[in-house]
Amino acid sequence: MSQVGISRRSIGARPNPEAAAAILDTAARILAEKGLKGLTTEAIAREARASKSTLYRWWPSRGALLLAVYMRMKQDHGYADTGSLIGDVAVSLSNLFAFWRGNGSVFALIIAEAQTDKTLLPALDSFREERVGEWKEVLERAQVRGELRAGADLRALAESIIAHAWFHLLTARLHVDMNRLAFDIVHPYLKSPHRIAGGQNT
Amino acid sequence: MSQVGISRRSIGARPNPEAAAAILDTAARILAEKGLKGLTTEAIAREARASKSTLYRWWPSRGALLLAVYMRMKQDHGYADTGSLIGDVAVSLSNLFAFWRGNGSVFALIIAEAQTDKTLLPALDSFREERVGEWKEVLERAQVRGELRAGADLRALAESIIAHAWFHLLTARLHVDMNRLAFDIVHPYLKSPHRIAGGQNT
DNA sequence: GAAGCACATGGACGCAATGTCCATTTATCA
DNA sequence: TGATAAATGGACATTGCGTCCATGTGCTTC
Repeated sequence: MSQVGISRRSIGARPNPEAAAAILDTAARILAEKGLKGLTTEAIAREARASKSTLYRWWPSRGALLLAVYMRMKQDHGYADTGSLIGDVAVSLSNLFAFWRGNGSVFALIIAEAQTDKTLLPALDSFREERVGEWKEVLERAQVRGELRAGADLRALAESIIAHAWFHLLTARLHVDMNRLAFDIVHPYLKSPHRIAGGQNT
Repeated sequence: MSQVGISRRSIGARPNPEAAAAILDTAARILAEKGLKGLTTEAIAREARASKSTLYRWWPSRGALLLAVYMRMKQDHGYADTGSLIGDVAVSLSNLFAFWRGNGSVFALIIAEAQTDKTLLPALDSFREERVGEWKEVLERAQVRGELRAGADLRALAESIIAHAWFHLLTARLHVDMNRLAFDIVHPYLKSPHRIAGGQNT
C-alpha cells in the first residue's frame, strides 16, 4: 500500500528504489484484486503511477517482473517437520498448493511465459534449484530418521516432488487429496511399506 | 501439401473439410520451416489462403488449433517393447523427447496457452488421459513379466512418467541421459534392485 | 557557488497478434 | 427460377508488449 499521491519523479542519475517497490506492491495488489487477467505491464505501470520505461529498466521482460513479484510473495516457504516423510511432503505440498490457489496460479503463468521468453529460463532455473535444495533438506531429515531405502537418490526424489507439483499446477488439479499424492510420490522410496492414509483418488 | 491455386471459396451452407485440412497442413509446414515464432493465426490463415474467420469456425482459439496440429503430427506414438520396463521407458521417452525437439516444442506452447485459454483445458485433459492409458499398457506388460513390486499403483506411475516428461520439456532439458532418467523414475517401483545403466547426471 | 553531465523518468508511439463484424458467395430447397 | 441458410473473406477493433525521445533531477567538477 505504498501509494504515492500523484506521480513519481526522478531522484537524479540513479534508479529510484521506491519505484521498484511501488511496482511490486502494485502488481501484488492487482493480482489479489483482479486476478491474472488484469496483471499486464500496462495496468501495473498505470496503477503504480510509473511508466513502462521505468518498469523495463528494472526488469528485462514481463516474465522477469512476474517472477520478482512471485518471489517477493513467497518469502515464507512453508516446509513442514512432522516427524515422518510422507507427513512432511503432504503438509508442505498442501501449503504450496494453498499458496498457489491463493494467488491465482501466477507461477503457472511464469512457467508459461518462460516458454517464449528465453531470458526467463536462467532465472527460473536457479529458482528451481533453490527449491530442490530446500526439498533435499526435508529428505535428509527423513534419511537421518532411517525412513529411506538404501541408496535412495535424494536429488531425484526432490525433482520428482517438484515435477509432480508443477504437473498438478499446470493441469489445474490443485485440489487433490494431499495425503494420497504425497503417498504416491514418496512411498516407493521408503524402506518399510506404509498403509495409505487418505481417501478418494482424483 | 494440399496447396490450392488461388483462394478457397464457399461450397455452400456447410463447412468445407478442405479448409480444415489445408489449415492443419499449412500450420505443420510453417512449424517445420519457420519454427514456433512464425506459428501465428495470421500466418496460418494467410499461407493456407483461408481467412481467420474460417479458422475460428473450426477451432475456438489459437491453443485449440495448436493442439489439433500437434495431435495430427503425433499419430505414431513411439512406445517401445524392449522386454524390460526401464528399457521400455527409456526408449519411449527418448522417442518422445526426440519428437518434441523436432517440432520446436509446440507442446510446451500448448501447455503454456492452456494457462490462460480456459477452453483448452478440457481438450488437454482428455489428451493427457489418453497418454495415461497408453503408458498403463506399457506398465501392464511389465506387471505381467513380474517386474513390479506388489501393490504398485499403475496409474500413479503412469502419471509420474508424464509429470517428469512435462517437467523436462518445460525446463528445456530434453537432452538428458534417458537411461538415467528412466531409472530414476521407475526403479523405486521395481521388485528387484537394478544397476544403473547410463552415465552422467544432468 | 555555478554550470555541465549522466541517467532515470514519463508519455507517446510502433508493432504484432488475437478475435470479431458484415457484406458476399455458394449450394440447396421449394 | 427465386429465396434461404450458412460458410467464407477482408477489414477492423482491441489489447498488450516493448521502445524512443524529450524532460527533469541530483551529482560532480571547476
